[in-house]
Amino acid sequence: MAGRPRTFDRTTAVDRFRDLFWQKGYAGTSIDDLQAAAGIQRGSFYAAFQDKESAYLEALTLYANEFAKQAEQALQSADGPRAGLAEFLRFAGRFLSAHTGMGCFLLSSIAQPPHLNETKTELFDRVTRTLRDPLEQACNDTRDAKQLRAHETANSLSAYILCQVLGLNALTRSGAKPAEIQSAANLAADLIF
Amino acid sequence: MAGRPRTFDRTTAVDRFRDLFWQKGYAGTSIDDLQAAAGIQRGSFYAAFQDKESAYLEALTLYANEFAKQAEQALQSADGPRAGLAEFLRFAGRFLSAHTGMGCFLLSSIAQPPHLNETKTELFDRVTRTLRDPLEQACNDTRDAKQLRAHETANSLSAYILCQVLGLNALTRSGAKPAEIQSAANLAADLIF
DNA sequence: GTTATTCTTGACTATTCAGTCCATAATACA
DNA sequence: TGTATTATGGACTGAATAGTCAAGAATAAC
Repeated sequence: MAGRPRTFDRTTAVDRFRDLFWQKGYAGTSIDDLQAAAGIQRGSFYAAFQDKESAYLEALTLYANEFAKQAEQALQSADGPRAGLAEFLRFAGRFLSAHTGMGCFLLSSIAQPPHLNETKTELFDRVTRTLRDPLEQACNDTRDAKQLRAHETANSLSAYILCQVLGLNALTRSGAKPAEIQSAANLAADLIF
Repeated sequence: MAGRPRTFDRTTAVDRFRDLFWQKGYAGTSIDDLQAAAGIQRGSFYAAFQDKESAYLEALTLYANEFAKQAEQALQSADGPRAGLAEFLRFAGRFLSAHTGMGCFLLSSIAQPPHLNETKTELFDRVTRTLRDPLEQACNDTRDAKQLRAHETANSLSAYILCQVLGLNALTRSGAKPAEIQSAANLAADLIF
């Protein structure tokens, strides 16, 4: 312990990485892009972040934790688990219509997982589970609270809800207007509740 | 009139291109991949297909026409426009659960449009409209047939349906099991009809 | 100060990519 | 048979890529 101190702030650098990976995806973002955004040079990047995959996973993990926290709040903000799912869809509509063109970094990553080294795929799966787990939990709770409808199971409902937000995210990234995103999300929420 | 004849079949080559772009996306497919799949060399590829973008658009156009034809059949196979939308969702569920991991080439292209030369983006948009147009038409028909429900408009319904299939496609590509895809699609169909 | 330690800079490597070019081969037509 | 025409093979270019490396700069501990 000693040595020359960093001339850049590591956490703000990760925030910049997040924005780049969010907008342009994993493959579409180059090390040069990351360097330029953080204002650092080649060696400093690799010394501080190991490699591109690690920088990506670090940025995604931070984002996922933050996003999942908001998602869980929405899930629990309503009266009962089924209403929570509807509230989650409304939250997704608000969130996505506020990020026109960009969508959600986590949902986009789930929809198009980057090709990572085998040693990192497990970590990637764990990150995506920060959203999928509370969603599945809410569907199980819906079942336990006897709020499933005809033909529904906890699994099919869970797949359906994930399908909704992945669809809303794709809609957003394909250039849909905020009003369209909102209305599709609200319609989805109305239909399940 | 004259000249050495082709040693490969152009249309089967385009079919191979389609399979590659379908599986690996536009950016993820290299000219080397295309050559190897079609069994041709550099010069032959560029002589026959102009460039990578043109090969992609040619393959996508063929696929889109075929897919849209099936989609329109589903839309019109039922009793009334709203039932047609439900039938379309069921068709999407069958189609996607039969293409685990790959999803639909057209839906994937809509969800992540490749970065094309400006002169080609209009053609790309036209191709995606082969699916979006009949979908919007069916939603307008639903409105005209007085089959909209509370809070629905032709536009919000249209955005919602497109959202469904984009979501199902993303679910498929992120590794969901056929049963999950089917059940999510059927649930979506049940909910709107 | 001196030294060990850590960070910074930027040149460097190796690989992959889309696209070009040209000499050669195979055909139709006269 | 000769000529115009088109296809083929494969080397080549130039740009972009992820990652390495070594020499030098800035600090803490002694």
